[in-house]
Amino acid sequence: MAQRNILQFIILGLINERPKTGYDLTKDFDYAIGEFWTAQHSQIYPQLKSLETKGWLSHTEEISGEKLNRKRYAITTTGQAALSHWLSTATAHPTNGKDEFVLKLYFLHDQNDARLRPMLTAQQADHEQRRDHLRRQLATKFPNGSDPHDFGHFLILDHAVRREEEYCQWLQAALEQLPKGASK
Amino acid sequence: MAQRNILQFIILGLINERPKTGYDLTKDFDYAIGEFWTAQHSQIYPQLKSLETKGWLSHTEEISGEKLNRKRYAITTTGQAALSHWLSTATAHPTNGKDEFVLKLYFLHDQNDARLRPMLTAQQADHEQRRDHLRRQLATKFPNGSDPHDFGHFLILDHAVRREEEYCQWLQAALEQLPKGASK
DNA sequence: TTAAAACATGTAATTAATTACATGTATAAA
DNA sequence: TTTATACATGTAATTAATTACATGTTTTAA
Repeated sequence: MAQRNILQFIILGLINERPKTGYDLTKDFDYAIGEFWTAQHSQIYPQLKSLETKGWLSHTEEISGEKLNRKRYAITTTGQAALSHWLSTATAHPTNGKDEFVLKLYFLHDQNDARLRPMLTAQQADHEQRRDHLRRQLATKFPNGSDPHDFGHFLILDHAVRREEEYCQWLQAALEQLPKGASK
Repeated sequence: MAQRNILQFIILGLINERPKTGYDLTKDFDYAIGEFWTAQHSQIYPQLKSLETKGWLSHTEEISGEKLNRKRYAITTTGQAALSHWLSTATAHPTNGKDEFVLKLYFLHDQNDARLRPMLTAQQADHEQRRDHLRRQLATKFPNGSDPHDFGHFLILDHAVRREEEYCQWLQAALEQLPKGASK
């Protein structure tokens, strides 16, 4: 097995909140969730079918407007049991964490390499923008700090902000260690 | 294309340091590099072949002991050009960052959920151990702070330490926000 | 009214990555 | 001396994930 099909449980968890369409799920991955897991609709629709075959989901058809047919999936009791089991299973340390930029830096062994500064400043702009965006999201969604009834959402956003803050601080520290003068 | 075959450039970068065998490369991914990219030998050996076909690598055979044949790959000038081009190409924001644990937390919407505390403390133990291990590595490898001739290595380790520190701080903050008493 | 954007759902082709299969040799410690 | 560990290199099977292909409807704003 190349992995344990975590996506199915994420879909289960998202539908457990309330019945959803494939399109709804696709949007969920563009949102808070997307900071820690992504999936395209081409992965989602087949997965929904397979989850229904397993009996973990069931769907009802809705018509919107004249003819647009939409499938809304709901979790079954067996599905809830499967979700609950996944949630209470020990989670391995994240193995992923692939970051192309960090690898590029690694190969620039020399502190005097002329490419170092522009690379770092470009990434800094990107990550600072991301950080500010996430901060605004957190402040908008949770103006009074954590919400006891949407704690998971708060945690995920808080973590995303902290992660970007760390990234920015690290880039800043790296830039400060660069030799002052020109990069020969 | 499912991705841009970043692995080939990482292998190129690693071999650019000095000629290496497939086994050497496999070990590299267990080390500092492994915090930000992983690859198994089953991915590495085919990639070495394909890089040689491209003319970016060439190998010489070595005999160790009686008959053990080992292939040591070296980078060619075209390979160095390709590596250099990759290094100076703008890097997209990391899209990955998949973390199963964070998703599990997300689905535990309620701050009073009994599963929250044991999950967080288990992860805390894991990440604190990892953090301490990385701190020791950094202190051993770079006892006087950053080394100007191995700056990339310093940066990657420093980043790994900071990332784990952030993770631990986030987990700690989450635990502190949990209701004091029993989790009904 | 018309055009763009969002809603909506699928499949096909390709690549990336993991796990398992497969087979040895060299060295160091017990 | 024997046994465990590290060294060493591959392939096969499977799964995960991305990109591209494919087609349409509904709603909103210009």
